[in-house]
Amino acid sequence: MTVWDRPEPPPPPVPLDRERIVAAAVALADEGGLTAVSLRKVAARLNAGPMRLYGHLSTKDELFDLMVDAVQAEILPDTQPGDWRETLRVVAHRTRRTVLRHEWLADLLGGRPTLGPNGLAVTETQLAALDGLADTDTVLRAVETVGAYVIGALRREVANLRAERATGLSKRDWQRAHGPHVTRMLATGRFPALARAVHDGTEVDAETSFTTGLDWVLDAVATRLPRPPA
Amino acid sequence: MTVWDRPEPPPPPVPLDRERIVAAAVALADEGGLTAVSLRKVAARLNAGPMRLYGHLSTKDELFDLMVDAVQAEILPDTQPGDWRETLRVVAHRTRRTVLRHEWLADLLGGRPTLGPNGLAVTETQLAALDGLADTDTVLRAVETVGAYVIGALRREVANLRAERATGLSKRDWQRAHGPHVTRMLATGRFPALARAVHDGTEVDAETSFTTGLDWVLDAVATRLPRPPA
DNA sequence: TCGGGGTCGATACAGTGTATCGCTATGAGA
DNA sequence: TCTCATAGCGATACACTGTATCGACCCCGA
Repeated sequence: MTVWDRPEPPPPPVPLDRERIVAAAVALADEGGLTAVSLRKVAARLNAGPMRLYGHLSTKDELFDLMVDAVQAEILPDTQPGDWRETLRVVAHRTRRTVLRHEWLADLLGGRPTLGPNGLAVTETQLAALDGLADTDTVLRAVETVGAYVIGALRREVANLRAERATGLSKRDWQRAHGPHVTRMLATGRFPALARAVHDGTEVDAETSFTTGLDWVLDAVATRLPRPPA
Repeated sequence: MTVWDRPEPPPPPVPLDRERIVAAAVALADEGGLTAVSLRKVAARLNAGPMRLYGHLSTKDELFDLMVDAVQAEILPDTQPGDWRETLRVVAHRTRRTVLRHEWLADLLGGRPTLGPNGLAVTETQLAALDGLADTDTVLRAVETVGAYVIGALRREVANLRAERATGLSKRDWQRAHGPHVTRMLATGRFPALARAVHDGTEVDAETSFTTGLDWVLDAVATRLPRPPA
């Protein structure tokens, strides 16, 4: 073997730490979705063999947890907003922006308890905003309810986004979009209310839809706060 | 080779159809979760090779869609309940029971648009219940909002259920349950409202929590219906 | 300089979804 | 009834997954 056919020396291995691993995983997921995240590919990005990761993680699910917590940092508001309602609204909208930036987050949100530092910080922000406005149990219920709505709404939004993308830029044409299947279904007459809704419904953009539902839920919360802020 | 060591003849292959395939997949998922569903195992249950399934499915995701639609049949109420509120409540509770019977459903719900016959039937039921009580857009918004809450709440409920199961029957001891990690976090003093909430909060069972939040959301919907039923 | 201990990561394994394509079994034509 | 073409089925193969194992290497103490 001469110098000429000696293979390129491998790049010097990067010293690993959780932060770097998670950053690489997030980058991969942003580019190709959750399924593009494999321990081999993450390790390859760091010029390492797969097993090196196991010094810092014990399982792939743990990596997912760390990824979720990492991007949850983007949810925390930079400045404390005004009243409780504004706080919950801002957190919800920042959650939405984060999910749209990292679509894979929709697949993970709500799938496991979020106990990382950033996840706890988000919860802390919400609880602090409602602190003193009602008894602890009501406050907890409020945060849970709003959180449930946000997760469900964002999952649906991303699901629709992907479906539209997959069937080729189809916006409101539900029917044509998802192939003749749905059209045929609606034509059977077994779903009259649904058919009418599809026919009469206005096309509303996802953000408005999200905001409207959120306001409804926030109204519901407001009703349960016995001590409105002065 | 003699007759004695001739291997057992394979059982006669079952004639396949979608229904049988989906039933086998659902059974596997009920027993071992979504990860226990592999095309090979599903096929094995039907005494078939893996590729036989591809005559009836084109991809594994399609199988998941069919599984979701299959169990959604359990959500449809047997008898039409009274007013719109009762209808939405019943559908929500039946959804919850279905998710608890098939925990894997929590992983799939909201992940893709539900366009199967049963999924459409569920939507139809909800829309029909609200038909005429408000303009189409408001009705759609109402169904979406309630649906988002239900999906989010059930995902969290199942996530907590699994976490409790994994850390060994730990109920409300969040802190001890998830190891010293959360305890340490709370002890840092960075999450005062959260610490207080964990300390003061009453233990409420999941069903009550679900029902309470649901009632809040239904109240919010009621506010937007201009024409209350006579 | 030698020996021992501890860690790191290459190799190996059991399993995945699915593309490919040789075989078989059927049906038509003579 | 015999022959041949064809169409579809499913065994085999492939690329890839997460992770257990364990041999090799390196560093430190003697």
